[in-house]
Amino acid sequence: MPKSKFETIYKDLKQKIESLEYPSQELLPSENTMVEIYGCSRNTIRRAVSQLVEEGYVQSLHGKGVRVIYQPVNQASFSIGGIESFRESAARNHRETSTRVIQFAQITVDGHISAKTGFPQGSEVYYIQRVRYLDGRALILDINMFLKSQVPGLTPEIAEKSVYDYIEKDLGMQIVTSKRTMTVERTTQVDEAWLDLKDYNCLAVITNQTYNADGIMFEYTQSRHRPDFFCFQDTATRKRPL
Amino acid sequence: MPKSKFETIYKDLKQKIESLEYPSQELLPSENTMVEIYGCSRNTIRRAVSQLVEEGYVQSLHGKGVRVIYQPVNQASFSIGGIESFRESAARNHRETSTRVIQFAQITVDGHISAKTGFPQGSEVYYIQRVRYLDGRALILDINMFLKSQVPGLTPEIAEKSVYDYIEKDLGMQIVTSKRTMTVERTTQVDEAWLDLKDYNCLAVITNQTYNADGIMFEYTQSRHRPDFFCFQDTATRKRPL
DNA sequence: AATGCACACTTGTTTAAACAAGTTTCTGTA
DNA sequence: TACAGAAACTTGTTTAAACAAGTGTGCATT
Repeated sequence: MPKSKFETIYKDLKQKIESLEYPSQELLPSENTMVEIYGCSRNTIRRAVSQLVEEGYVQSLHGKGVRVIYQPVNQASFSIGGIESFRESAARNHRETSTRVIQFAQITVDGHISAKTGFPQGSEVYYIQRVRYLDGRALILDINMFLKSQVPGLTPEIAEKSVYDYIEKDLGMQIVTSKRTMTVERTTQVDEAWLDLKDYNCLAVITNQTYNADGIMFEYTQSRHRPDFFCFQDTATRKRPL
Repeated sequence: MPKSKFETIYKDLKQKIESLEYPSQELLPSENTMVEIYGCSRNTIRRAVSQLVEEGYVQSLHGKGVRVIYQPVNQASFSIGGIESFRESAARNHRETSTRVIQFAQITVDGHISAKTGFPQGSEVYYIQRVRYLDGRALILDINMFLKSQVPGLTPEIAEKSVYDYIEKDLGMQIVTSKRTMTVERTTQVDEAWLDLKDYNCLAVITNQTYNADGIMFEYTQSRHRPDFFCFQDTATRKRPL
Protein backbone atom coordinates (compact mmCIF):
# COMPACT_ATOMS: atom_id res chain seq x y z
CA MET A 1 0.00 0.00 0.00
CA PRO A 2 1.32 3.41 -0.89
CA LYS A 3 1.67 5.55 2.18
CA SER A 4 1.67 8.97 0.59
CA LYS A 5 -1.10 10.78 -1.23
CA PHE A 6 0.90 11.64 -4.31
CA GLU A 7 1.91 8.02 -4.72
CA THR A 8 -1.70 6.86 -4.52
CA ILE A 9 -2.69 9.38 -7.18
CA TYR A 10 0.34 8.48 -9.30
CA LYS A 11 -0.60 4.81 -9.27
CA ASP A 12 -4.23 5.54 -9.99
CA LEU A 13 -3.34 7.67 -13.01
CA LYS A 14 -0.81 5.13 -14.21
CA GLN A 15 -3.37 2.35 -13.99
CA LYS A 16 -5.96 4.44 -15.85
CA ILE A 17 -3.43 5.12 -18.60
CA GLU A 18 -2.34 1.50 -18.91
CA SER A 19 -5.96 0.37 -19.07
CA LEU A 20 -6.53 2.98 -21.80
CA GLU A 21 -9.17 4.75 -19.70
CA TYR A 22 -7.05 7.77 -20.54
CA PRO A 23 -6.17 6.91 -24.13
CA SER A 24 -2.98 7.82 -25.94
CA GLN A 25 -2.88 11.29 -27.52
CA GLU A 26 -5.69 12.50 -25.25
CA LEU A 27 -5.21 15.09 -22.52
CA LEU A 28 -5.47 14.23 -18.85
CA PRO A 29 -8.02 16.16 -16.81
CA SER A 30 -6.59 19.56 -15.92
CA GLU A 31 -4.73 20.00 -12.66
CA ASN A 32 -7.61 21.93 -11.11
CA THR A 33 -10.06 19.22 -12.17
CA MET A 34 -7.89 16.57 -10.56
CA VAL A 35 -7.69 18.67 -7.40
CA GLU A 36 -11.47 18.27 -7.24
CA ILE A 37 -11.37 14.57 -8.11
CA TYR A 38 -8.73 13.55 -5.59
CA GLY A 39 -9.44 16.17 -2.94
CA CYS A 40 -5.91 17.40 -2.54
CA SER A 41 -3.78 20.38 -3.38
CA ARG A 42 -2.48 21.24 -6.82
CA ASN A 43 1.10 20.56 -5.74
CA THR A 44 0.27 16.99 -4.87
CA ILE A 45 -1.30 16.46 -8.29
CA ARG A 46 1.72 18.02 -9.96
CA ARG A 47 4.05 15.70 -8.11
CA ALA A 48 2.14 12.63 -9.22
CA VAL A 49 2.02 13.85 -12.81
CA SER A 50 5.71 14.72 -12.87
CA GLN A 51 6.55 11.12 -12.07
CA LEU A 52 4.52 10.01 -15.07
CA VAL A 53 6.40 12.55 -17.19
CA GLU A 54 9.70 11.04 -16.08
CA GLU A 55 8.55 7.59 -17.05
CA GLY A 56 7.44 8.71 -20.48
CA TYR A 57 3.77 8.01 -19.83
CA VAL A 58 2.66 11.58 -20.42
CA GLN A 59 4.06 14.83 -21.70
CA SER A 60 3.01 18.19 -20.35
CA LEU A 61 2.32 21.00 -22.79
CA HIS A 62 2.53 24.48 -21.36
CA GLY A 63 -0.81 26.24 -21.62
CA LYS A 64 -2.53 23.24 -23.17
CA GLY A 65 -2.58 20.31 -20.83
CA VAL A 66 -0.92 16.96 -20.21
CA ARG A 67 -0.96 14.56 -23.13
CA VAL A 68 -0.85 10.80 -22.77
CA ILE A 69 1.92 9.28 -24.91
CA TYR A 70 1.89 5.81 -23.39
CA GLN A 71 1.99 2.90 -25.75
CA PRO A 72 1.83 -0.70 -24.59
CA VAL A 73 5.10 -2.45 -25.35
CA ASN A 74 5.33 -5.68 -27.25
CA GLN A 75 7.16 -7.88 -24.76
CA ALA A 76 8.73 -10.39 -27.10
CA SER A 77 11.87 -10.72 -25.04
CA PHE A 78 13.00 -10.44 -21.47
CA SER A 79 12.75 -6.75 -20.71
CA ILE A 80 14.35 -4.81 -17.91
CA GLY A 81 13.45 -1.59 -16.17
CA GLY A 82 13.99 -0.03 -12.77
CA ILE A 83 15.84 -1.98 -10.12
CA GLU A 84 14.48 -5.42 -9.77
CA SER A 85 15.76 -8.87 -9.07
CA PHE A 86 16.00 -11.61 -11.64
CA ARG A 87 13.00 -13.32 -10.06
CA GLU A 88 10.89 -10.16 -10.17
CA SER A 89 11.76 -9.59 -13.84
CA ALA A 90 10.99 -13.16 -14.67
CA ALA A 91 7.63 -13.02 -12.91
CA ARG A 92 6.75 -9.81 -14.74
CA ASN A 93 7.59 -11.47 -18.02
CA HIS A 94 5.71 -14.66 -17.06
CA ARG A 95 8.57 -17.10 -17.34
CA GLU A 96 9.79 -20.14 -15.48
CA THR A 97 13.17 -19.67 -13.92
CA SER A 98 15.86 -21.41 -11.98
CA THR A 99 19.30 -20.51 -10.74
CA ARG A 100 22.50 -22.49 -10.39
CA VAL A 101 25.37 -21.28 -8.26
CA ILE A 102 28.63 -22.19 -9.99
CA GLN A 103 30.99 -20.32 -7.71
CA PHE A 104 30.77 -19.01 -4.15
CA ALA A 105 33.85 -17.51 -2.55
CA GLN A 106 35.02 -14.83 -0.17
CA ILE A 107 37.75 -12.56 -1.44
CA THR A 108 39.61 -9.41 -0.43
CA VAL A 109 39.41 -6.48 -2.83
CA ASP A 110 42.79 -5.66 -4.35
CA GLY A 111 43.77 -2.60 -6.36
CA HIS A 112 42.64 -4.03 -9.67
CA ILE A 113 39.22 -5.11 -8.46
CA SER A 114 38.79 -1.87 -6.57
CA ALA A 115 39.34 0.18 -9.71
CA LYS A 116 36.86 -1.93 -11.62
CA THR A 117 34.11 -2.20 -9.02
CA GLY A 118 34.44 0.87 -6.83
CA PHE A 119 34.75 -1.17 -3.63
CA PRO A 120 37.40 0.20 -1.27
CA GLN A 121 40.68 -1.67 -1.42
CA GLY A 122 40.98 -4.28 1.32
CA SER A 123 37.24 -4.80 1.82
CA GLU A 124 35.92 -8.30 2.24
CA VAL A 125 33.34 -9.37 -0.31
CA TYR A 126 31.38 -12.42 -1.34
CA TYR A 127 32.14 -13.39 -4.93
CA ILE A 128 29.35 -15.33 -6.62
CA GLN A 129 28.82 -16.66 -10.10
CA ARG A 130 25.37 -17.86 -11.07
CA VAL A 131 23.74 -19.19 -14.18
CA ARG A 132 20.15 -18.11 -14.76
CA TYR A 133 17.81 -20.43 -16.59
CA LEU A 134 14.65 -19.28 -18.35
CA ASP A 135 12.31 -22.02 -19.45
CA GLY A 136 15.20 -24.45 -19.18
CA ARG A 137 17.71 -22.51 -21.25
CA ALA A 138 20.89 -21.07 -19.74
CA LEU A 139 20.63 -17.46 -20.85
CA ILE A 140 22.23 -15.24 -18.23
CA LEU A 141 25.51 -15.39 -16.35
CA ASP A 142 25.55 -13.29 -13.19
CA ILE A 143 28.74 -12.26 -11.46
CA ASN A 144 28.00 -10.70 -8.08
CA MET A 145 30.10 -9.10 -5.41
CA PHE A 146 28.46 -8.24 -2.10
CA LEU A 147 30.14 -6.24 0.63
CA LYS A 148 30.48 -8.65 3.56
CA SER A 149 30.09 -5.94 6.19
CA GLN A 150 26.71 -4.96 4.72
CA VAL A 151 25.41 -8.37 3.67
CA PRO A 152 26.68 -10.76 6.34
CA GLY A 153 25.80 -14.40 6.46
CA LEU A 154 25.34 -14.96 2.76
CA THR A 155 25.34 -18.62 1.78
CA PRO A 156 25.17 -20.57 -1.49
CA GLU A 157 21.67 -21.64 -0.47
CA ILE A 158 20.52 -18.02 -0.32
CA ALA A 159 22.25 -17.27 -3.62
CA GLU A 160 20.33 -20.12 -5.18
CA LYS A 161 17.04 -18.55 -4.18
CA SER A 162 17.02 -14.77 -4.01
CA VAL A 163 19.71 -12.56 -2.53
CA TYR A 164 17.40 -9.55 -2.74
CA ASP A 165 14.76 -11.27 -0.64
CA TYR A 166 17.42 -12.02 1.96
CA ILE A 167 18.70 -8.47 1.93
CA GLU A 168 15.35 -6.78 2.12
CA LYS A 169 13.30 -9.19 4.22
CA ASP A 170 15.85 -10.89 6.47
CA LEU A 171 18.44 -8.16 6.88
CA GLY A 172 15.87 -5.37 6.61
CA MET A 173 18.18 -3.30 4.45
CA GLN A 174 16.68 -0.84 2.02
CA ILE A 175 17.88 -0.78 -1.56
CA VAL A 176 17.68 2.67 -3.03
CA THR A 177 19.85 3.72 -5.94
CA SER A 178 21.48 1.76 -8.69
CA LYS A 179 23.90 2.97 -11.33
CA ARG A 180 23.94 0.91 -14.47
CA THR A 181 26.15 0.63 -17.48
CA MET A 182 25.16 -1.23 -20.61
CA THR A 183 27.79 -2.56 -22.95
CA VAL A 184 28.23 -5.35 -25.45
CA GLU A 185 31.19 -7.63 -24.86
CA ARG A 186 32.89 -10.61 -26.43
CA THR A 187 31.92 -13.95 -25.04
CA THR A 188 34.50 -15.49 -22.72
CA GLN A 189 35.39 -19.10 -22.12
CA VAL A 190 33.30 -19.03 -18.95
CA ASP A 191 30.31 -17.80 -20.97
CA GLU A 192 30.79 -20.57 -23.49
CA ALA A 193 31.12 -23.19 -20.78
CA TRP A 194 27.88 -22.34 -19.02
CA LEU A 195 25.50 -20.58 -21.39
CA ASP A 196 23.47 -21.74 -24.38
CA LEU A 197 25.13 -19.30 -26.76
CA LYS A 198 24.11 -20.56 -30.18
CA ASP A 199 26.70 -18.94 -32.41
CA TYR A 200 26.63 -15.49 -30.84
CA ASN A 201 30.09 -14.15 -30.14
CA CYS A 202 28.83 -11.21 -28.10
CA LEU A 203 26.73 -10.73 -24.98
CA ALA A 204 24.71 -7.83 -23.62
CA VAL A 205 26.38 -6.88 -20.36
CA ILE A 206 24.74 -4.84 -17.63
CA THR A 207 26.99 -3.62 -14.86
CA ASN A 208 25.32 -2.53 -11.64
CA GLN A 209 26.47 -0.57 -8.64
CA THR A 210 23.79 -0.65 -5.98
CA TYR A 211 23.51 1.60 -2.94
CA ASN A 212 21.54 1.07 0.25
CA ALA A 213 19.68 3.60 2.38
CA ASP A 214 22.93 4.49 4.17
CA GLY A 215 24.46 5.58 0.89
CA ILE A 216 26.90 2.69 0.90
CA MET A 217 27.59 0.77 -2.28
CA PHE A 218 27.06 -2.81 -1.16
CA GLU A 219 26.72 -4.62 -4.48
CA TYR A 220 28.57 -4.81 -7.74
CA THR A 221 27.02 -7.02 -10.35
CA GLN A 222 27.72 -7.94 -13.92
CA SER A 223 24.86 -9.61 -15.77
CA ARG A 224 25.78 -11.22 -19.07
CA HIS A 225 22.73 -11.81 -21.27
CA ARG A 226 22.31 -13.76 -24.47
CA PRO A 227 21.37 -11.13 -27.09
CA ASP A 228 18.05 -12.54 -28.26
CA PHE A 229 16.62 -12.55 -24.74
CA PHE A 230 17.63 -9.08 -23.78
CA CYS A 231 15.82 -5.76 -23.94
CA PHE A 232 16.43 -2.59 -22.01
CA GLN A 233 13.99 0.30 -21.91
CA ASP A 234 14.42 3.91 -20.94
CA THR A 235 12.92 7.36 -21.22
CA ALA A 236 14.92 10.53 -21.54
CA THR A 237 14.06 14.20 -21.60
CA ARG A 238 15.85 16.78 -23.68
CA LYS A 239 17.71 19.55 -21.94
CA ARG A 240 18.51 22.63 -23.92
CA PRO A 241 22.14 22.39 -25.03
CA LEU A 242 24.43 24.52 -22.88
CA MET B 1 21.53 30.68 -19.31
CA PRO B 2 19.13 28.91 -16.99
CA LYS B 3 15.99 30.94 -16.59
CA SER B 4 14.69 29.45 -13.37
CA LYS B 5 16.11 29.61 -9.88
CA PHE B 6 16.01 25.89 -9.19
CA GLU B 7 17.90 25.22 -12.40
CA THR B 8 20.62 27.69 -11.46
CA ILE B 9 21.00 26.06 -8.07
CA TYR B 10 20.91 22.59 -9.63
CA LYS B 11 23.72 23.46 -12.01
CA ASP B 12 25.77 25.11 -9.29
CA LEU B 13 25.50 22.05 -7.06
CA LYS B 14 26.23 19.72 -9.95
CA GLN B 15 29.35 21.67 -10.83
CA LYS B 16 30.51 21.69 -7.22
CA ILE B 17 30.04 17.92 -7.06
CA GLU B 18 31.84 17.26 -10.34
CA SER B 19 34.73 19.48 -9.25
CA LEU B 20 34.87 17.52 -5.99
CA GLU B 21 34.19 20.65 -3.96
CA TYR B 22 31.51 18.47 -2.43
CA PRO B 23 33.41 15.17 -2.32
CA SER B 24 31.94 11.72 -2.63
CA GLN B 25 30.53 10.18 0.54
CA GLU B 26 30.23 13.62 2.19
CA LEU B 27 26.92 15.25 2.99
CA LEU B 28 25.69 18.33 1.19
CA PRO B 29 24.92 21.38 3.33
CA SER B 30 21.51 20.95 4.91
CA GLU B 31 18.45 22.30 3.17
CA ASN B 32 18.12 25.15 5.64
CA THR B 33 21.77 26.05 5.16
CA MET B 34 21.32 26.15 1.41
CA VAL B 35 18.25 28.32 1.85
CA GLU B 36 20.62 30.83 3.48
CA ILE B 37 23.32 30.36 0.83
CA TYR B 38 21.08 30.77 -2.21
CA GLY B 39 18.49 33.08 -0.72
CA CYS B 40 15.46 31.09 -1.74
CA SER B 41 12.80 28.89 -0.25
CA ARG B 42 13.30 25.36 0.93
CA ASN B 43 11.07 24.01 -1.84
CA THR B 44 13.33 25.46 -4.49
CA ILE B 45 16.36 23.81 -2.89
CA ARG B 46 14.51 20.53 -2.68
CA ARG B 47 13.62 20.68 -6.34
CA ALA B 48 17.24 21.23 -7.35
CA VAL B 49 18.43 18.42 -5.12
CA SER B 50 15.75 16.02 -6.34
CA GLN B 51 17.10 16.38 -9.86
CA LEU B 52 20.53 15.38 -8.63
CA VAL B 53 18.96 12.38 -6.91
CA GLU B 54 17.39 11.30 -10.19
CA GLU B 55 20.73 11.50 -11.94
CA GLY B 56 22.46 9.44 -9.29
CA TYR B 57 24.70 12.28 -8.15
CA VAL B 58 23.41 12.26 -4.58
CA GLN B 59 21.24 10.16 -2.34
CA SER B 60 19.06 11.63 0.36
CA LEU B 61 18.98 9.94 3.74
CA HIS B 62 15.96 10.67 5.88
CA GLY B 63 16.96 12.42 9.09
CA LYS B 64 20.62 12.49 8.17
CA GLY B 65 21.24 14.58 5.09
CA VAL B 66 22.05 14.26 1.42
CA ARG B 67 25.10 12.18 0.57
CA VAL B 68 27.18 12.67 -2.55
CA ILE B 69 27.62 9.38 -4.42
CA TYR B 70 29.01 10.83 -7.65
CA GLN B 71 32.00 9.12 -9.14
CA PRO B 72 33.74 10.39 -12.27
CA VAL B 73 33.31 7.86 -15.06
CA ASN B 74 36.16 6.41 -17.03
CA GLN B 75 35.19 7.37 -20.55
CA ALA B 76 37.03 4.72 -22.50
CA SER B 77 34.35 4.39 -25.12
CA PHE B 78 31.66 6.40 -26.77
CA SER B 79 29.09 6.88 -24.04
CA ILE B 80 25.49 7.92 -24.32
CA GLY B 81 23.12 9.65 -21.97
CA GLY B 82 20.08 11.87 -22.21
CA ILE B 83 18.82 12.91 -25.63
CA GLU B 84 21.56 14.25 -27.75
CA SER B 85 22.60 14.20 -31.34
CA PHE B 86 25.50 12.22 -32.70
CA ARG B 87 27.52 15.44 -33.07
CA GLU B 88 26.84 16.49 -29.47
CA SER B 89 27.87 13.07 -28.15
CA ALA B 90 30.99 13.11 -30.25
CA ALA B 91 31.95 16.58 -29.06
CA ARG B 92 31.42 15.55 -25.45
CA ASN B 93 33.66 12.55 -26.00
CA HIS B 94 36.25 14.64 -27.85
CA ARG B 95 36.23 12.76 -31.12
CA GLU B 96 36.46 13.61 -34.79
CA THR B 97 33.37 12.68 -36.72
CA SER B 98 31.88 12.62 -40.14
CA THR B 99 28.66 11.36 -41.65
CA ARG B 100 27.84 9.75 -44.97
CA VAL B 101 24.30 9.53 -46.27
CA ILE B 102 23.85 6.19 -48.04
CA GLN B 103 20.13 6.38 -48.60
CA PHE B 104 17.58 9.19 -48.72
CA ALA B 105 14.01 8.43 -49.71
CA GLN B 106 10.42 9.37 -49.06
CA ILE B 107 8.07 6.55 -48.24
CA THR B 108 4.52 5.98 -47.09
CA VAL B 109 4.07 4.07 -43.84
CA ASP B 110 2.37 0.70 -44.38
CA GLY B 111 0.97 -1.65 -41.77
CA HIS B 112 4.22 -3.43 -41.15
CA ILE B 113 6.27 -0.27 -40.66
CA SER B 114 3.50 1.27 -38.58
CA ALA B 115 3.55 -1.63 -36.14
CA LYS B 116 7.31 -1.43 -35.85
CA THR B 117 7.73 2.33 -35.58
CA GLY B 118 4.47 3.63 -34.13
CA PHE B 119 3.89 6.05 -37.03
CA PRO B 120 0.26 6.14 -38.15
CA GLN B 121 -0.41 4.07 -41.24
CA GLY B 122 -0.40 6.15 -44.38
CA SER B 123 1.84 8.92 -43.07
CA GLU B 124 4.57 10.28 -45.28
CA VAL B 125 8.08 9.99 -43.88
CA TYR B 126 11.66 10.61 -44.90
CA TYR B 127 13.69 7.41 -44.77
CA ILE B 128 17.40 7.96 -44.24
CA GLN B 129 20.36 5.66 -43.77
CA ARG B 130 23.63 7.14 -42.60
CA VAL B 131 27.04 5.83 -41.69
CA ARG B 132 28.76 7.58 -38.79
CA TYR B 133 32.52 7.75 -38.75
CA LEU B 134 34.56 8.28 -35.58
CA ASP B 135 38.21 9.07 -36.11
CA GLY B 136 37.90 7.63 -39.60
CA ARG B 137 36.28 4.31 -38.64
CA ALA B 138 32.77 3.39 -39.71
CA LEU B 139 31.24 2.48 -36.36
CA ILE B 140 27.57 3.39 -36.40
CA LEU B 141 24.76 2.80 -38.87
CA ASP B 142 21.78 5.10 -38.37
CA ILE B 143 18.38 4.39 -39.83
CA ASN B 144 16.09 7.40 -39.42
CA MET B 145 12.48 8.05 -40.20
CA PHE B 146 11.16 11.60 -39.85
CA LEU B 147 7.52 12.55 -40.13
CA LYS B 148 7.30 14.75 -43.22
CA SER B 149 4.48 16.88 -41.85
CA GLN B 150 6.58 17.81 -38.83
CA VAL B 151 10.01 18.01 -40.44
CA PRO B 152 9.35 19.43 -43.91
CA GLY B 153 12.09 20.30 -46.35
CA LEU B 154 14.62 17.74 -45.23
CA THR B 155 17.44 17.18 -47.73
CA PRO B 156 20.45 14.87 -48.02
CA GLU B 157 22.63 17.93 -47.41
CA ILE B 158 20.97 18.55 -44.05
CA ALA B 159 21.20 14.85 -43.18
CA GLU B 160 24.92 15.01 -43.88
CA LYS B 161 25.35 17.77 -41.30
CA SER B 162 22.90 17.69 -38.43
CA VAL B 163 19.20 17.02 -38.61
CA TYR B 164 18.77 18.13 -35.00
CA ASP B 165 20.30 21.51 -35.73
CA TYR B 166 17.87 21.90 -38.61
CA ILE B 167 14.91 20.86 -36.48
CA GLU B 168 15.73 23.02 -33.50
CA LYS B 169 17.34 26.07 -35.08
CA ASP B 170 15.72 26.34 -38.52
CA LEU B 171 12.30 24.87 -37.85
CA GLY B 172 12.21 26.11 -34.26
CA MET B 173 10.70 22.86 -33.05
CA GLN B 174 11.32 21.77 -29.50
CA ILE B 175 12.45 18.23 -28.80
CA VAL B 176 11.18 16.99 -25.47
CA THR B 177 10.79 13.31 -24.72
CA SER B 178 12.49 10.26 -26.12
CA LYS B 179 11.69 6.63 -25.50
CA ARG B 180 14.57 4.26 -26.02
CA THR B 181 15.01 0.56 -26.29
CA MET B 182 18.37 -1.16 -26.13
CA THR B 183 18.87 -4.54 -27.71
CA VAL B 184 21.65 -6.58 -29.23
CA GLU B 185 21.03 -7.83 -32.74
CA ARG B 186 22.72 -9.94 -35.37
CA THR B 187 24.64 -8.05 -37.98
CA THR B 188 22.88 -7.76 -41.32
CA GLN B 189 24.30 -7.64 -44.81
CA VAL B 190 23.84 -3.88 -44.80
CA ASP B 191 25.86 -3.64 -41.58
CA GLU B 192 28.61 -5.74 -43.09
CA ALA B 193 28.65 -3.69 -46.25
CA TRP B 194 29.09 -0.34 -44.57
CA LEU B 195 30.61 -0.79 -41.14
CA ASP B 196 34.07 -1.78 -39.92
CA LEU B 197 32.83 -4.80 -38.02
CA LYS B 198 35.98 -6.75 -37.27
CA ASP B 199 34.61 -10.22 -36.57
CA TYR B 200 31.70 -9.17 -34.40
CA ASN B 201 28.48 -10.88 -35.39
CA CYS B 202 26.32 -8.67 -33.16
CA LEU B 203 25.64 -4.97 -32.82
CA ALA B 204 24.31 -2.82 -30.00
CA VAL B 205 21.05 -1.37 -31.26
CA ILE B 206 19.32 1.65 -29.79
CA THR B 207 15.81 2.32 -30.97
CA ASN B 208 14.43 5.81 -30.40
CA GLN B 209 10.98 7.31 -30.53
CA THR B 210 11.21 11.07 -30.15
CA TYR B 211 8.38 13.47 -29.33
CA ASN B 212 8.22 17.23 -29.87
CA ALA B 213 6.61 19.90 -27.69
CA ASP B 214 3.22 19.21 -29.30
CA GLY B 215 3.36 15.63 -28.06
CA ILE B 216 3.73 14.26 -31.58
CA MET B 217 6.18 11.48 -32.31
CA PHE B 218 8.11 12.89 -35.24
CA GLU B 219 11.17 10.64 -35.29
CA TYR B 220 11.92 6.94 -35.24
CA THR B 221 15.56 6.03 -35.25
CA GLN B 222 17.58 2.87 -35.06
CA SER B 223 21.26 3.31 -34.22
CA ARG B 224 23.42 0.27 -34.79
CA HIS B 225 26.71 0.50 -32.88
CA ARG B 226 29.83 -1.61 -33.07
CA PRO B 227 30.11 -3.21 -29.61
CA ASP B 228 33.54 -1.97 -28.58
CA PHE B 229 32.54 1.66 -29.07
CA PHE B 230 29.31 1.56 -27.24
CA CYS B 231 28.38 2.36 -23.66
CA PHE B 232 25.05 3.30 -22.18
CA GLN B 233 24.65 4.72 -18.70
CA ASP B 234 21.66 5.00 -16.45
CA THR B 235 20.51 5.50 -12.89
CA ALA B 236 17.52 3.82 -11.36
CA THR B 237 15.76 4.06 -8.03
CA ARG B 238 14.17 1.18 -6.23
CA LYS B 239 10.45 1.21 -5.66
CA ARG B 240 9.06 -1.05 -3.03
CA PRO B 241 7.66 -4.16 -4.71
CA LEU B 242 3.89 -4.10 -5.10
C1' DA C 1 -15.85 39.74 -42.54
C1' DA C 2 -11.38 40.49 -40.33
C1' DT C 3 -8.51 42.13 -36.75
C1' DG C 4 -7.27 42.87 -32.14
C1' DC C 5 -7.92 42.53 -27.38
C1' DA C 6 -9.61 41.00 -23.16
C1' DC C 7 -10.73 37.00 -20.61
C1' DA C 8 -10.74 32.33 -19.16
C1' DC C 9 -8.45 28.63 -19.38
C1' DT C 10 -3.99 25.77 -19.18
C1' DT C 11 0.84 24.54 -16.99
C1' DG C 12 5.31 26.58 -14.69
C1' DT C 13 7.81 28.78 -10.77
C1' DT C 14 8.32 30.34 -6.19
C1' DT C 15 7.28 31.33 -1.47
C1' DA C 16 5.60 30.30 3.33
C1' DA C 17 3.99 27.46 6.63
C1' DA C 18 2.82 23.46 9.27
C1' DC C 19 3.43 18.88 10.58
C1' DA C 20 5.50 14.09 10.25
C1' DA C 21 9.26 11.15 10.91
C1' DG C 22 14.11 9.67 11.26
C1' DT C 23 18.86 10.50 13.49
C1' DT C 24 21.93 12.95 16.65
C1' DT C 25 23.16 15.35 20.69
C1' DC C 26 22.69 16.91 25.02
C1' DT C 27 20.96 16.76 29.61
C1' DG C 28 19.16 15.30 33.80
C1' DT C 29 17.98 11.56 36.65
C1' DA C 30 18.62 7.15 38.73
C1' DT D 1 28.53 5.94 35.14
C1' DA D 2 24.64 4.48 32.58
C1' DC D 3 20.31 5.19 30.81
C1' DA D 4 16.06 7.63 29.37
C1' DG D 5 14.20 11.23 27.48
C1' DA D 6 13.93 15.75 25.78
C1' DA D 7 15.60 18.92 22.42
C1' DA D 8 17.61 20.14 18.17
C1' DC D 9 18.72 18.86 14.22
C1' DT D 10 17.84 16.35 9.56
C1' DT D 11 14.64 15.12 5.28
C1' DG D 12 9.56 13.97 3.75
C1' DT D 13 4.68 15.32 2.77
C1' DT D 14 1.02 18.45 2.12
C1' DT D 15 -1.46 22.68 1.81
C1' DA D 16 -2.34 27.50 0.25
C1' DA D 17 -1.38 31.30 -2.26
C1' DA D 18 0.41 34.38 -5.68
C1' DC D 19 2.23 35.38 -10.01
C1' DA D 20 4.25 34.19 -14.70
C1' DA D 21 3.57 32.52 -19.16
C1' DG D 22 1.49 29.90 -23.02
C1' DT D 23 -3.14 28.77 -25.53
C1' DG D 24 -7.69 29.25 -27.03
C1' DT D 25 -12.34 31.55 -27.15
C1' DG D 26 -15.26 35.02 -27.96
C1' DC D 27 -16.61 39.56 -28.15
C1' DA D 28 -16.26 44.22 -29.76
C1' DT D 29 -14.47 47.41 -32.74
C1' DT D 30 -13.00 48.62 -37.17
